[in-house]
Amino acid sequence: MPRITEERKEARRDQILDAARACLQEHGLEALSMETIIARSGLSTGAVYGYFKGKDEIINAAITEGTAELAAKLAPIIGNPEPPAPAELLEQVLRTIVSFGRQTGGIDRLLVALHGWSHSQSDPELKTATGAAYRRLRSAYADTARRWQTAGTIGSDADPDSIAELLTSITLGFTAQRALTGNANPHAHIDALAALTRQTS
Amino acid sequence: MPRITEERKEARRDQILDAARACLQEHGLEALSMETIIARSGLSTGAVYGYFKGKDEIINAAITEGTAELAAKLAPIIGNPEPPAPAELLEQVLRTIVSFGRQTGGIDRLLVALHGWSHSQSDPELKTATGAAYRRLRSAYADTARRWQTAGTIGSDADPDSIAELLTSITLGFTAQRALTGNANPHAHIDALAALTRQTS
Amino acid sequence: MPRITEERKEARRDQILDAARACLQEHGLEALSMETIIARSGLSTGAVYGYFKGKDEIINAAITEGTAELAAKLAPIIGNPEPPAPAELLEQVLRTIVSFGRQTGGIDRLLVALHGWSHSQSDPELKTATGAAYRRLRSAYADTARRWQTAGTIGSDADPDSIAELLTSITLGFTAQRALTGNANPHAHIDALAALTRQTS
Amino acid sequence: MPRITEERKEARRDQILDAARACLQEHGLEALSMETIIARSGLSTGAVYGYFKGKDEIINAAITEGTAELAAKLAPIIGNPEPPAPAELLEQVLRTIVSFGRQTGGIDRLLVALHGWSHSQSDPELKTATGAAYRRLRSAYADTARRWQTAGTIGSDADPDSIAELLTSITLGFTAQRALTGNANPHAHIDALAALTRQTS
DNA sequence: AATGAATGAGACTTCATTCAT
DNA sequence: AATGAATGAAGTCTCATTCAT
Repeated sequence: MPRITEERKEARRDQILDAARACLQEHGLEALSMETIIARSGLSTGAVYGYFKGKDEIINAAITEGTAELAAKLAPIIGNPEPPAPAELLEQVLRTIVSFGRQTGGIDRLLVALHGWSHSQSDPELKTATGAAYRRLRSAYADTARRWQTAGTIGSDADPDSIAELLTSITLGFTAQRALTGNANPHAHIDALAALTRQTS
Repeated sequence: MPRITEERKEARRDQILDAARACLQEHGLEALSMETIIARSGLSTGAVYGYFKGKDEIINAAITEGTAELAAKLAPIIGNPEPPAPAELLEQVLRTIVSFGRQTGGIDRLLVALHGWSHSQSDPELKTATGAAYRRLRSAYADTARRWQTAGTIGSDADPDSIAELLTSITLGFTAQRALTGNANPHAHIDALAALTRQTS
Repeated sequence: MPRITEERKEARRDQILDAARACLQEHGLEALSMETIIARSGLSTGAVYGYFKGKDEIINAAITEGTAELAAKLAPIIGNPEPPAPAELLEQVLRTIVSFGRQTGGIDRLLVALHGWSHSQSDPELKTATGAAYRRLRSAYADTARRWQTAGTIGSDADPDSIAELLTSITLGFTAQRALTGNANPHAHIDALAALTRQTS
Repeated sequence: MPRITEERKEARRDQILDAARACLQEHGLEALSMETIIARSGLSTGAVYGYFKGKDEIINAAITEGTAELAAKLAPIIGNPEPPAPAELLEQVLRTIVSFGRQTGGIDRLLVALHGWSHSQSDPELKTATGAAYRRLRSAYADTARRWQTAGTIGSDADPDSIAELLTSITLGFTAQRALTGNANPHAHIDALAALTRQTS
């Protein structure tokens, strides 16, 4: 019989992870300090350590769960059993990414994703988790490519895995470009794809 | 007048930046320490501080100059006054990226790029430099798109800036995908582009 | 009136002190934590604080009561109104010490004694208690020495207090030697005393 | 070519160890803090960590080297190739211990020894070192016992190892008794040994 | 110019104790 | 009475940078 409800525990955990994400965005990986996270979370030092074993666990959870949330948002689109045309589908994906970035308060969760890409290079555990997440994304794209072939949207001689690779690059690259240059427009991407498509005609 | 000295100075600077990049790749932004960089550079503490004002300057230089090197490698391809067909050009770009990644000894300089993406979020100076670099890349792509239009390779109603955006996303996304999932193939990207191109026929 | 409650209270107290002694032996004074003691006692944090005011009180009680128990075991031997010959008496004392050390489960209570010697250096209250306990031991030995003189076992010109000092040193030293070197044999001590005794003959 | 002479390094090391011993005596094992040691050593935090890897290393060195110093003082007495009579030898030993205790400034190094006995219970490395040191002491006593037999001071049927055990107990016990009760007199021990010796006559 | 020992602010984490439930 | 989550002071240690030699 827990003295504290499971719900509240979950809420506190999220409170901490949100604080971590906010600090990550504000200070970056290098200058991220427990002190800041704790202050922002509104909990006491000891309380935070009751929910997480240490800094690494917090950072990894913040990143991993952030990635998982975005993946959950993209799942119904990319996993659609009757996918729309490539351009249409890509537009839905990119728009979802944009709206995900804007989500909560002052935190742009897409920027957190970039920190995750960096951090996962040197944290094996996170690398495994992150790698798996993006491979799942690619795999879902491959399934969709196969559905397009079945529906005759694209030629049957195309390689679904190659198409998945390209779409994954566009998805990740869109995110990076937004973070780095400050602007990247879903519609522009679609238009460009159509323009290149029309090139041979 | 002391010519050799000037050269040696340059060599020392590169020695330090290479050490920084190696450490960045091995330990990540978070655990990057001057001590490690200094040890790896083979110079003394004081010597390193003679070349750079501090840690930030080293990191920023390591990242900025890394980005600049890649940009220099891509310049003749993307800036080609008589660009080949989109697929051909993209293949050249992606292959260049792959070979850049493999470059020196144990260091994969593409991974350093990802750290740069993260670090630039919270370092205004670096953000400016990085943002400018990628906007230049995009701008070069736009010029190429215009050349394609002039040559009739793509329709004249297409928006060169949109095409540049898409190609930038693919370029960045290819890098990210390689770093995160461990594999991303230039040829697959080209094939996929062709397959999507053929979709309407 | 709630008699069982009173008994249970006593049992709980002992439970806590036993846990403290076990932890003391396992982790040492330096790394002894309430958390460990509480976990080992099987009680809740709050419950433990219901029995003792704090950590110091627990440690002091664990040590003091341990010393008292050993003293109680030695009392009939050293306080024997008709003491056997010195060698015989000493043998009884040392054997009692050995058996006391083996006593309960995994805890060697002699080792706890050594921790007490250390801790009492810096805890005035414990120092008083411990000092008094060992002075009582020495005093009992002095009484016995006087009985030996009365009985003619030793010369009447000997100083009972000096004899008590020597016997106290042997008693404490035997304990220390056992703890530190892992072996110290009661019989060896007796034999050696006899051998030195015979030296002048 | 070291920037700092080997001598000065050694001096600084001793400075730290002396500070550690002073703090150990003042606060005890439990409340011993790096902050206190550092403040007392007169060095900066970083400097101390340049000489020792951490707290444990300091404590162990302080204890081990303290024990070694006492052992060095006792060596010529106990290792005397022509040992005086047992009572005489023991008196020399105990007097040496007393004078060792009084040694430097405010620190009674004997009390440090008691902390070492306690600490070695839970630090395997220290336990090995301490155990070896006291076994060496016992072994030296055994050699002396054999010399006494050769010289006819004690009977040839006596067991040298048993005699060594007894003398070790007296040595350690004298130390403990001094620390715990505040007084233990070398001469009293000798007298008592003589008195017990005379008991059979 | 070069060295590398020293500095000390500040990082992460623990843990004795309290107190709302 | 009992519980155990929460508190936050205090502990250990790192590491960017300086400066005497």
